[in-house]
Amino acid sequence: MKLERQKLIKKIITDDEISTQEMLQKRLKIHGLNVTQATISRDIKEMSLVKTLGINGQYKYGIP
Amino acid sequence: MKLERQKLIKKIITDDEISTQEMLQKRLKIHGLNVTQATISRDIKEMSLVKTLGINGQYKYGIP
DNA sequence: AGTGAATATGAATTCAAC
DNA sequence: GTTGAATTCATATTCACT
Repeated sequence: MKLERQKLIKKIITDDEISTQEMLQKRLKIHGLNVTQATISRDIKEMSLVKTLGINGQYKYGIP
Repeated sequence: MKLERQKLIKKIITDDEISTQEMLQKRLKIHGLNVTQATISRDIKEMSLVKTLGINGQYKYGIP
């Protein structure tokens, strides 16, 4: 279900430094959610997430 | 000069809906600044700009 | 330090299917 | 309306040069 997945995505990117959609995909898989990068891209757009800079100067997904 | 360019970038993305670095590159060129996409990518990172969603639901660069 | 050219990587979209 | 596979497109990085 989409809503569940998006909630999980929000939690994952809050807890950890996720720098790519591929990383996010792997994390979701651990939680039993098998989706493709395309779906994650759509989720990110729908949730208005952004790729920002972490403290370390690396890119990471975040909530604006 | 880098600072000048970055100032102009900030102005451009504030005034208009810029959705890609290529668009930004063209705009800079109009102002006489000839730089490559690589440089713009570095500027964006350095300035911590983000790709967000505009009102229309399209992606656009913005200041966080 | 700053940049360009080229490349590798990442991400958005298309198209079809359900 | 939602998704995956494949593709196109956009962007981050590498390497060389200055």
